[in-house]
Amino acid sequence: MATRREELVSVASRLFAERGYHGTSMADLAEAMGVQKGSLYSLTQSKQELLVAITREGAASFHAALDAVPDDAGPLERIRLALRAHLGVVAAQVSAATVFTREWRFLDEPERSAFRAERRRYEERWSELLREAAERGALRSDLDAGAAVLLVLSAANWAYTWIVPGAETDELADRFFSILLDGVRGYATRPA
Amino acid sequence: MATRREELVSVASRLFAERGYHGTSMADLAEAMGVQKGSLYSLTQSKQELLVAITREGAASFHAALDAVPDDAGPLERIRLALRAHLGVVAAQVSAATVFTREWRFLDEPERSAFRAERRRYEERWSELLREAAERGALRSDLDAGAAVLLVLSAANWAYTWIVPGAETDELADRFFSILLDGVRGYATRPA
DNA sequence: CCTACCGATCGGTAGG
DNA sequence: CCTACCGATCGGTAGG
Repeated sequence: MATRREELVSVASRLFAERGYHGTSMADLAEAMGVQKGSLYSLTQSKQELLVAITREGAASFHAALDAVPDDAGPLERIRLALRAHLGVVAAQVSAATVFTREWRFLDEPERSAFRAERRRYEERWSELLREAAERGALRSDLDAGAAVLLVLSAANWAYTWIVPGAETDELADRFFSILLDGVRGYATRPA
Repeated sequence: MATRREELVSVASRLFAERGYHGTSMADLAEAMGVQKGSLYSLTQSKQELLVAITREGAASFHAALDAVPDDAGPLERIRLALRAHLGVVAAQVSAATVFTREWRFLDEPERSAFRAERRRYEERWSELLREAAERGALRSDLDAGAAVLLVLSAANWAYTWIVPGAETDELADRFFSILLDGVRGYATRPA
């Protein structure tokens, strides 16, 4: 049973994702909650505070998903599972993922800078996954690791625009992984 | 020598990209143009009309870039050049590319629907590039073409967030292409 | 959770 | 391109 506060954060998440932070008014949120505008201020200090709450929850979800990837899996397998984990979070919480990826820039300082740092930490974890695979010799030696990270993060960060809410994404994550691993030409799967 | 109208579209492009469409006021645009707010209405009918102009120009730029890819190049080579072309447009016009990719959803109907259709056409051209390559046997036969298109479009559409304005992007485009082609594992470049 | 209200700002217009 | 203004809406508050 969700509290009214949780309902408000959820509704704000949905409307911020649909209409944008600045395109959503407190009156819009009130209407969606079925109350008068002034009544919302017993559930939040401000509209901005809702954005802070949503972006923090988003960051926590993505980090938690990566945390669940087993340390003892192979380096390539860990990348595959991380991709599944990330897309899984997006599918489970499209609105929160959208606000996390697109609306965070409307955070006031100092939260905005703090968010950027947090986001960089998340991307660092992806770099680390690639770096480990490279160190263990699982990647080709002439690989541009920076380009590879950028490519996988592009796939991850663009996902909120096309993922169907609640859809199963593991298979698609595996297909992405397969292409990243062996490419679209795929000499690996053909006799030389 | 740019006209005042062109200056306004350029300024609007920059501010819409930085602050978002709803986060930018006519007063902001006036200040950046060095005039009073009311004076802008001799250069545009409305704020919305500026958004229409920017998104249309963006669409035209991306299509023109694809048009410049030679028909007689090989199917794989055409994909490489298309990637260069797309990233080149983003680098040359980051603001317009940002509005094109992120702010178009604030278009009023019927322009919003028209834009979506236009965008789908652009994505279809990418699908076509991949399809041709597949038909000519340049891609592995077990490839999920849908996933491959989604991956390359993710790289293209996320680019506005990290590309340095005016930077040279051909080399990076080629690195992306190389990873898409042969993967990060790269058995293709190793002896079997 | 409501009513009633605040000053500020919104996009846009009239008349020059 | 300016001044002066319009009604509507903004986020937020007071008092109950």
